[in-house]
Amino acid sequence: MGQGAGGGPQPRGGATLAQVAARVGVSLNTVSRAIRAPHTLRPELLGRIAAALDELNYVPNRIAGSLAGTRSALVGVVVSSLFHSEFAAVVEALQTGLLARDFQVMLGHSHYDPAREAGAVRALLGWRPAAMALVGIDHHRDVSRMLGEAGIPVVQMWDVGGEAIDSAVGMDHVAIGRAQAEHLLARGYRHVAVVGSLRPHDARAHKRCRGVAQALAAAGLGEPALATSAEPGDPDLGGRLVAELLARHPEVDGIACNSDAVAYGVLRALRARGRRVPDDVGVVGFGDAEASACLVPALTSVRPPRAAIGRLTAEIILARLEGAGPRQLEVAWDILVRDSTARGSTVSAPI
Amino acid sequence: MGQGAGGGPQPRGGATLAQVAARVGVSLNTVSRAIRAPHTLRPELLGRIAAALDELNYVPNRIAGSLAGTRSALVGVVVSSLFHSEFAAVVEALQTGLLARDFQVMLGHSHYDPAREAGAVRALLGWRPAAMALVGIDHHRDVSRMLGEAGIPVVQMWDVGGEAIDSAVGMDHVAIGRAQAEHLLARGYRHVAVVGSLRPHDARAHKRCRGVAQALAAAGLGEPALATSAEPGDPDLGGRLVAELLARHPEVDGIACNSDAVAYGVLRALRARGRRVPDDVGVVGFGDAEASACLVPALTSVRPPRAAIGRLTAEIILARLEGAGPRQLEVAWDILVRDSTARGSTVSAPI
DNA sequence: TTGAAAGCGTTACCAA
DNA sequence: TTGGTAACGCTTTCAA
Repeated sequence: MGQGAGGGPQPRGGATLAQVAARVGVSLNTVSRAIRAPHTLRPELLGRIAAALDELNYVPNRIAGSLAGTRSALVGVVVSSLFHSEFAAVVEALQTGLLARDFQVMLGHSHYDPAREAGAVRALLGWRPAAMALVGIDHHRDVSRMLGEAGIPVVQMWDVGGEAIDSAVGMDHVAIGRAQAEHLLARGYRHVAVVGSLRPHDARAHKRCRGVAQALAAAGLGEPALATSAEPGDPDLGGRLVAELLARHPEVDGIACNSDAVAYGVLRALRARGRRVPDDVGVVGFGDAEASACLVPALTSVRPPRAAIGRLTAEIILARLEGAGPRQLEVAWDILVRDSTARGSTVSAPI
Repeated sequence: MGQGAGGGPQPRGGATLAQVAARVGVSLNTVSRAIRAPHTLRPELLGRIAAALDELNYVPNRIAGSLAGTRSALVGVVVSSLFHSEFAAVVEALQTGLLARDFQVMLGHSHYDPAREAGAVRALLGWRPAAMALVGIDHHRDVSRMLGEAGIPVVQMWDVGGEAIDSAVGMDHVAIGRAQAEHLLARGYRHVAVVGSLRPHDARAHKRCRGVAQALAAAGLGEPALATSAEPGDPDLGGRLVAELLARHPEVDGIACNSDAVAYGVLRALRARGRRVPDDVGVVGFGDAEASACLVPALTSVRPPRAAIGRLTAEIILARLEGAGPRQLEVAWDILVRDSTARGSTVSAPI
């Protein structure tokens, strides 16, 4: 039940290498080597040291280790947001890859705001990470400068196509937008609109939007109708935007959404207005969220290879730390076609 | 484009306090005080130091600071999983509260496995955090021992009712399970079952399960039918479990799910089998995920106060660090009633 | 195979 | 109001 009211607990912070050494009767760095290079000790001594380490519950102080060593065992990661879990799977895969080599991930959030991103980068840099990973390829110039000056490997994730600071692993978001529109056109929808959250500095979302426009132009159609907002993309936003959209453009029969969460609200609002999906209107999302296959109708969506991006980022960081050169990778994605764009035919998601 | 192929980048790691001091022509710790206690310097000197700090792009080395200082500016946080985003909002709120006081959050994952949780706690403790927060109230004895010996504030989140190591902020999961069942019974469902992921060491899930049984017993009904699995809770699992459940217990007309993701699959599978929700079967979820209000029928679910739990955890940690005593808080939750349990009447979620 | 000693970049304390 | 100096707990030479 804690240490009673009043004074907070006294950090005791465990045994030190010196205490273990004293206990065994050897020098401090013999113990250090027992941990980092056991084979350089005679087995007998090693055994005694191991016993002492265990008895005293020794936990190496990574802070001291980082300060003394050539580099820290930290990797800084900046994502736009964990909350809407767009990047949770990326971070999880990245962390798994790094943890296997004993690197700890430190997370920062940009909240889709360049100034806050710069703040997060600065804060993370204070911990002298061995490398950094961040979402996006276009950054505030302070961010690029700080990262460049830090002289550590930097991997930009999720997007490609801009000027990479060092390395990059991501998708071509313009191509994704094109594919969303082309899919709708191929299914016979003609009046395509873009609906969703479009924050000023979310370059990926803007690129997807541009991709949609490109595909329409290529098909000899006009500009897409737009219903966007700088608010966070959630179902309620989707509902409000589509209501506004249909008021202005009743002819719209194909909707490319900027996220699945928005698409959920779009489907609900269309249903409430008596517009049938996919017969009257086709809807395609982005992100392939967990619920998308369970909606009615099931939502067609673009599936980003989240785990692969996280895994590759970890690989590049580790390789880079071993002296390999920077890399820029584009990863493939696909469209999961489900009922929300199944006009004419019936595409059923597996039960 | 990085530093060319071959050698990795050379960590340069920014200017040091000593370099800034040399530049200004003052001693190292005058600069240190310029940062931590500006009012103890004469304004003129302060100005010159500020200029040098800025020119050299000085970023304080938190590693060195933590080693030298009385305590580190880190808080370790262990969650079961970020992936299914159950805890993403909790972590986000916690981080926001801590960041305001310049504490950095370090994340670890237990993957619902006591051994991995112990590993995560040990790894985090290596960074000598000023405090720790973790999900759950029942832990591997190694975890309790390590945490106890660390002598730092510890907040256990999400659950209450066990023996807290220090402080706790959570919900009564037995009561939640009871409420799920009571809600179903109140709506006229009589044959209540529990469906979902039930990992051996997910104490919260087991408690909710027990709560359901308690409510049935109190109503003079028998044990709930169970369809559970140790696999992660996702829609596919829900679909498989409900198929199996209905084969064994065709009389079931009320289903309490252990998570909303599982409930999505349950709804889909019921629909595929021609069972109407809510007319034939009532379904209640847990977690109130983003899509739940957009399903057809919209899913009734228990909504945990995620942001409040994160915020309160931050508050307790900060207070504890200032010398306040440990606290154990139970937070309130509620049931969002939607269409999936609206038998007889029509409850509509707002569009 | 082991030990001694010099940092790493701060903070904290005491003296000036 | 400022400066000197000793930690902090480890890693990394270099010497024995």
